Amino acid sequence: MSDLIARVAVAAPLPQALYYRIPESLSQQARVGARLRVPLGRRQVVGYLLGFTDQPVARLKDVLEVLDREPLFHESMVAFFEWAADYYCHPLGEVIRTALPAGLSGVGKGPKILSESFFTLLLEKEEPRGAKQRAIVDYLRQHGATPLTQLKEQFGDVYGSLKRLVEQGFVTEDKKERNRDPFAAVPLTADCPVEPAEGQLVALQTIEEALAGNDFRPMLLHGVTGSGKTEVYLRAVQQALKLGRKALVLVPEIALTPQLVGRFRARFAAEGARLAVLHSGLSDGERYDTWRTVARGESDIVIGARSAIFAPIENLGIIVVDEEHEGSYKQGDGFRYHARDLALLRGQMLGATVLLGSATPALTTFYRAQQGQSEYLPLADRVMGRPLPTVELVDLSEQRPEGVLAEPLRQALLENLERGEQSLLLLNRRGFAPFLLCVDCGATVRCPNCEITLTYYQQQRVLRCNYCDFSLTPPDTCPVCHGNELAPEGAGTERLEEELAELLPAANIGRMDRDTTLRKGTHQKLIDGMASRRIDVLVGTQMVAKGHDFPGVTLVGVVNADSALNLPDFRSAERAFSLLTQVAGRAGRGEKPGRVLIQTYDPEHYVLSCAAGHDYRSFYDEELVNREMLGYPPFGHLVNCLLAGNDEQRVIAAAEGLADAWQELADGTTVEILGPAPCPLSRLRGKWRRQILLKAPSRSALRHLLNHFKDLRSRVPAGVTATIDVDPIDML
DNA sequence: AGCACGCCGACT
DNA sequence: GTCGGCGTGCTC
Repeated sequence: MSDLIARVAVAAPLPQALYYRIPESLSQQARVGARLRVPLGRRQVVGYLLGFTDQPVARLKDVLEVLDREPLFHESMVAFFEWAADYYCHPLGEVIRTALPAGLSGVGKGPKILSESFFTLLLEKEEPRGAKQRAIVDYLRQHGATPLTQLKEQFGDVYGSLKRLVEQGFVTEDKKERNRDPFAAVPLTADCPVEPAEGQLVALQTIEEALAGNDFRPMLLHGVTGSGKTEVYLRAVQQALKLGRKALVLVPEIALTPQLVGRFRARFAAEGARLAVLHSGLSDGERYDTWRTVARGESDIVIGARSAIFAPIENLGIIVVDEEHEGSYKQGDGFRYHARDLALLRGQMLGATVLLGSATPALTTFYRAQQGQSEYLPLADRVMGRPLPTVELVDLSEQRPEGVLAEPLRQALLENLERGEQSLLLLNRRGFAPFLLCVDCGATVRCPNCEITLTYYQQQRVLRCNYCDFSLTPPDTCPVCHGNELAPEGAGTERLEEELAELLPAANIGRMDRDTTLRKGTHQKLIDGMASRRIDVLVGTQMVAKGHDFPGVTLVGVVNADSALNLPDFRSAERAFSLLTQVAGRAGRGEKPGRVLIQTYDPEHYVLSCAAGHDYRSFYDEELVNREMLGYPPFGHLVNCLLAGNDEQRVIAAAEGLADAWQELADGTTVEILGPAPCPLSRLRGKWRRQILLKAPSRSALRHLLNHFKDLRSRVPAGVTATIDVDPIDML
C-alpha cells in the first residue's frame, strides 16, 4: 500500500514544489490550501499544500503538522499561483506567501482566531429563581442564541446569573469564532443610484451578455473623470450577483478611494449582499479574519488593493479593475506582479468577465482594445452634461516668474478667491526645496546612501532623503568649499504654501502630501476641509489628483508640468498625461465650470497639448509611434534584470558577467540585451545598482531566456543579488 | 533564504 | 594545531 504524498510549496526560494509523506494521523486534516509545518534541511518551515499524489518518491520526509483546519485557498487557485510564479520567474512558495495575508509564514500558528461565547436557551423547564435570571431567559427566548457581549450590554454584570443558569441546565454556552469587523463603527452613507445614461446602458448591456455567457471577456470601460464609471461597476456587480456569481473589485489604494468603497457599501447593504474589504490599513488579525470569511464563501463582493487579486473567491463572475492604468497595481519588490495583468489571467482561467476602467487607459490596454482583443466600452460625456474644464498652457519662458507662480496663475487664484470658489494646486515635489546649493562653488548637499540631493524642509529645519529617510541638520557652510551661503534651490509644496500665503493673506490654505498626511486622520481632515469649503486653496503632490470629488473646485493649477515629462523612463509621457488629465478633471465637477492652468517651459510638447485638449486619442496615436520605433510595449516585451550590492566594483563585475551570459543565450534570437547600465538611481539605500534590459518583440522569445535565469542567478558572485522584473513599469 | 560543508589565513 | 572567513550547493 502506498502512502498519501503531499505536493508542497515551501516558503523558501525554491524553484519547484517538494513532496512529503502525510502520516496516517494527519490524513484527515490535510486539505489542499492548508498550511503545513514541514522539515526542510535541518530546519522547519511553512509549506502550502497544493495537492496529492501517490507516485513513490525516494527519501520522503513526513509532514509534521497541519496548521489550518480550514483551507486558506481553494484547489482552483493552485494553477493560478503556478502560472504567476512561472510568468514572473519567482519561486512558487514566495508567490503564495505574498498572496496570503501577512503574518502566516512563521511556523507558529499565525494570527489568533478570536472566539466568543454564545448562550442559547434550552428546553423550558420551570422558571429560574432570580429576577435577573428570569429576565435573561426571557431575552434569550425572544432573541435566540446571543453573544455574551450583547447580554452584558442589556443586563450589566451577568457572569453570576449566567453561570447559575448553565449549572441548572436552563441555558447552554458554546464558543463560536468571532470575526474582527473593522467597518462595524463606520456609518453607512445613503445609496443614491443614478439612472444610467446612453453610454452606460450600452456598456452594461455588453457586460450582461458576457456574464450570461460565462466566458472570459476582457473589457475596457473608457470614460473621462466624472462620466459615471462607478455606477457601471455597481450595476455590473449587481448583475453578477443576480446570476449567482461573486465579484472582485480592485482599486489602486483603498485609503485614497474611500468614496468608492462607501458607494459599494451603501448600494449592497441595501440588498443584503456581503461585502469584504481587504486593505493595507487592516491589522494582521483583521486581514486574516476577512480572508477566512472570503475563503469560507461568506462574502459576495471583495474590494481590495493590489493583493486582493489573490482573494480566495470561488465562483467568481466578474473582476473590476478601477483606474487600471495606475502604477500602484505593480508590486515593486519581491514578487513583482501586476494585479491588472493577473486579473486578466485569472479571468481567463475562470471564464469571468474582466472590466478595466480608466479615464486614461494604459497604452497597452487601449492597444489591446484597438486590436479587438478586448471589448471597448466608451463613456463619452460627464454626467449631467457637465462640460470638461478649459485648459490653458502658461509658457514660463515668456513669463519668467519671480517665485513659482507666474502672473496668469496668480491672477486666476486671486479672482477665484474673490468669487469665493476653491482652487487646487499640484506640485509634485515634497518639502521646501529639492536641494541646497552652494552659491560659491555650485555643490549640492547629497545623500550618503543614495545618488540624489537631500530635500530641504524649512519648517522642520532639516535636510532629508526622500528615498532612504536619511536626515541631516542643514550645515551652515558648504561641505566642499566652506563657503557660507547655501541657498535652497527649486520649489516644493512647502515653499509654494509660503508663496501662496503672501499672495492670498486672507485665504485658508491646506497642504496635502506624504509629509502632512503621515499622521492618521490628517488626510481625511483635509478632504473634509475641502468638502465643507473651509479650505480655499489646497496645494499638494499627486495625492491631490486621486479619487476625490470636490464639487467646489473651479480652478486647478499645475505649477510645473515639465518635471514629470523629463523622467528617464519610457513611460514618463504616459504617466504625465494621465496625471495632468486626472488633476484637470478635479476642476468643475460641481455646477460651475472649471478652469485649468498648466505652467511649463515646453508648451509645444504633445503630452501638454493633448492633455489641454482632453484628447486621449491623439496622445495615444503619437505615443504609439514612439513606442513602435523603440520596440517598447505594446510592440515589445521587457524584462529588467537588476543587480544590487554594497561594493560598487563587485556589482559592476557581476553585471558584466551576467550580461555576457544573457548575450550568449540571446544570440540568434530576436532578444536584445541592453546594458549593463547604472540604474537611473545608481545608488539607493547604500546599494549600488546596475540593470540589464532584455527586450524582445514576442513573449515566447524571452521565455526561453528566462528559463535559464535560475542557473544564471546561482552564478552571480556573493555580495550581489540579482532580481528580475518582468514587465517593469518603471526603471528608476 | 538558511544552513551545511569545505578549504585557506592569523591566533592561543 | 584550531577559530573563523565566506564561496558552493542542497533542501522532498
